[in-house]
Amino acid sequence: MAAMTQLESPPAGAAALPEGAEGAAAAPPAVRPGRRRDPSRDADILAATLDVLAEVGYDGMTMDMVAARAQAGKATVYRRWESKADLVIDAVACLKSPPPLDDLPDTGSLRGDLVAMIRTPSVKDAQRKLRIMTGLVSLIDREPELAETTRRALVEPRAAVTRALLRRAVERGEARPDCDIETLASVSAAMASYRTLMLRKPVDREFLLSVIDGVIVPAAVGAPGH
Amino acid sequence: MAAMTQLESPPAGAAALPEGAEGAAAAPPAVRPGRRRDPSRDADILAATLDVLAEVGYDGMTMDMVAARAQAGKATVYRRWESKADLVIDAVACLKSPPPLDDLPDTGSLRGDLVAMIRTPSVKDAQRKLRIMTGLVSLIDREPELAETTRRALVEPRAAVTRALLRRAVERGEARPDCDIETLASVSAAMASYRTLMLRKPVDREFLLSVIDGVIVPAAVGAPGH
Amino acid sequence: MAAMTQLESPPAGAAALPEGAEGAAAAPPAVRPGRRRDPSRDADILAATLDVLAEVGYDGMTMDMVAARAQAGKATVYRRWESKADLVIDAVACLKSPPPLDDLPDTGSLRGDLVAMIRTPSVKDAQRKLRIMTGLVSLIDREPELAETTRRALVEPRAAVTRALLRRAVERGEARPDCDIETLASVSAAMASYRTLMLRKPVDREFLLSVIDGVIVPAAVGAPGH
Amino acid sequence: MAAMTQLESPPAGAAALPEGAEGAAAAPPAVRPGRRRDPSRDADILAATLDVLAEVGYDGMTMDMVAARAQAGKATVYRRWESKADLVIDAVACLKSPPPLDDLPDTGSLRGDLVAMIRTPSVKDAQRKLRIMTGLVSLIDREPELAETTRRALVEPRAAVTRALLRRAVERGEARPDCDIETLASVSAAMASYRTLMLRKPVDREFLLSVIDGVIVPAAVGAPGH
DNA sequence: CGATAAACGAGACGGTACGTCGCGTCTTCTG
DNA sequence: CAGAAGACGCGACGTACCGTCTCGTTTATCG
Repeated sequence: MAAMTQLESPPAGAAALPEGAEGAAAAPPAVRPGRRRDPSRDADILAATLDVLAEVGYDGMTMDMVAARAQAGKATVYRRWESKADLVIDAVACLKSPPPLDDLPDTGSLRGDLVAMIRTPSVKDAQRKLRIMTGLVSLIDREPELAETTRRALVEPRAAVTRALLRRAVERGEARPDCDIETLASVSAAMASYRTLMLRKPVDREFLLSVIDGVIVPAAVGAPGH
Repeated sequence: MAAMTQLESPPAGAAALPEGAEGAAAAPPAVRPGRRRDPSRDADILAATLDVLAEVGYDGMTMDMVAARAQAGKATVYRRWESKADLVIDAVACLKSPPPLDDLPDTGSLRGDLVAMIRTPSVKDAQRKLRIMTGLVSLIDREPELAETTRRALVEPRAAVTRALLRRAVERGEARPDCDIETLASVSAAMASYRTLMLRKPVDREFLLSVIDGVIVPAAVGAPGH
Repeated sequence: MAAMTQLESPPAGAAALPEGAEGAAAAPPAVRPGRRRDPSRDADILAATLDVLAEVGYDGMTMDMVAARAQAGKATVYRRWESKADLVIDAVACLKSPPPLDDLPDTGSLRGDLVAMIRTPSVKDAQRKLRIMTGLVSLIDREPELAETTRRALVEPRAAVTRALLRRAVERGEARPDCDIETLASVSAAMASYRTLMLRKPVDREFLLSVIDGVIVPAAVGAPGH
Repeated sequence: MAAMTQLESPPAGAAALPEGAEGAAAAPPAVRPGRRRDPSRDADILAATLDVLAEVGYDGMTMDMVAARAQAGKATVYRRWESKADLVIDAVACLKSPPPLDDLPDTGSLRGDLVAMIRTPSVKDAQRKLRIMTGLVSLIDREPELAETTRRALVEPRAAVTRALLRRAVERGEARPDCDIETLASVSAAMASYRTLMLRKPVDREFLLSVIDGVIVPAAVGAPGH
């Protein structure tokens, strides 16, 4: 729940109506009458969704469960999201980890930079996220949008950082100038998701170090990572 | 459908479970009276399962759909598999590509060996498999067994080959003696599944080459792959 | 709508209940601050209620429909009536036909008197009322109060007149002195409602004449009505 | 429940499909494959419906309640009846009282015949029926079919008997030859339903006697009933 | 060769979640 | 404050799917 407080304006969600032509020049900014949607309900519902998701997984999760836990009516949920899948997609988008610091501390070596990227969140939090993500894999097939959302929210930020670090290493003369930055940048994410889904093992520091030292650094630099 | 002909005796599946009392030394060979199970139904049902799976994905697939397409009754299906998940797991196990040739042609270089591993099945067949695999991801969370099955059937064989090739390259003096064979061997599978699930792009020859040339070979050999 | 013009101050309805504290002798005449209730809304809402009721029946009728048709907010409706049932009860009470003339023209015979009671409103109006009344039957079970209201508003006045006419006929020597005035007075209402609800036929002049001539007059007088 | 045992073949219900053209001369009697509908479920569900209806009325009744009490799934209910209304209509049709004996005992007088018609079922049973009927009035408006069903099942049989008795009285010379048999035959039903719905009083022996002695007999015979 | 018993196609059954809709309340903004 | 607009909590509706069961039929083995 606490993890939710940071999202004041959650992903637009299903709010985007297919209204089509906005119409005459009249009064687009004319304040719409009626009670406004309570934005706090969005956050409550999303938080409840993540809670339930972490507890029973996607298939075990019931819309009534979510509504009940959020102290909301089902109609309130469905007013915001068209379906269970939509709701979960948005909820996951809220898991967005705080973006990797843009001020990348230059440790002087590619390995040092990459290791510095490894954040060790609270174990409990990490397990929760993992539980959610695996429980949510069910959806990736049905909702292509989810793959995109997840990628953008969870994967791309870190990949972007890796790309930057690799570029810096090349400029620094540490990495080979012809190294395939694009491919290498996605190795971490690929290995992590593979480990999570197929191997069902935690993506811990040790594992990430073995990816850095066994794959990325040697591939980029041409020498063992350690 | 044609892909099915090879499996005359599909994985035993859950059919063995509900036997009940089997023990009494009395008459195991005593042929039970009554009609015998028609073995051809297994193959038909599995084929129908794969077809439906490829068309509508795991969650869109209905047991009635499968039964209808296989011209079978639901009881006939449930007599052989305990649940939808069980059925799908077995069906997927039938996708097992013929194991990578054990006689690994030694091309003289790690890159050559790895490239030789790339088989190019018909595009249509590959897309079908891809569709099935993504549609099946829904299950990985619910059925840990499936992850294991899939890994063993589809992933491990190729990983084992890669391991062997890497070892050979080390012995040959081409690859660094300290290279992390274990981790590198799983890179292909990880990158492929990531591309399939998250990026929803085909795992084509070009992509596999970029993994070989951009990651594995440079990481192992310490020099660009090409 | 036109039928509505006569009711400027409709039955107080349940509006009196939710007032809360009213008591304190302090300042009953002290004009409360704030905007005064717009009395014209009452009539509009009641009219809309009858319209909708006539079109779709009680169960088909929605509070939103009523509010929308009356160009009113739901709160405005609920500020005046506690519930859908309350609203409908009041609306129906407005259908009250002007009470049968108290100056009963003495035609000289029971039959003449009874026939004189038959008013023939416009056919369209009668059908509308009929539609409303049947649509309102849904409520009789849930709201015992409604039965009473309806009886008092629509039935009793005519029954009272019939009673009076019967008494006059007895005094006049036309009717048997021992005739069961009480029971006979309710025959008309019973036959009319039965015809409306169960037979779904209009209560037209012909039907009323057959009740007068086939039942009431012969039962009271001991001779055929005509 | 016990009241249900007599109905082996309940009203056809929703079983009547709109199949249209039956098709080629082929095999109309060809046995339809698949499990047959369990007829006992019909009876169980109808009985449960009447029970619930008697306890909480039409609006209080829930399809889940009915299904649960009948130990049935909702699908089983909806396979047989299209809607809650349909179900209730059929259930009510099962209340059909055992048809008035066709061998009408000729008591020698119209009054005697009519009084002999009054059956006094167990008080509890009568109250149950009354509760059901009033709870069901909600439907008469929405489902014109219900009015017809009710009339045929509950009203018409008795009316037919009354008609016959009146005819006999005319033949016997007891009743006036020009009495309006048709109208008089519906007086009982009309008075009873009016008393039930509007007056909410029980249709007991005393009441029925007052109808016979105060209305029917005097109207038909031209003399007080007693 | 007839009896027996299991497997089969078809589909009804009990259960449970889904997504919709209505009621009566609450909240926002305007007069 | 009243009024229009509409979001909210609640709960019933009718649908769809799962996994089981029951039909009547077909197919094998046994007596």
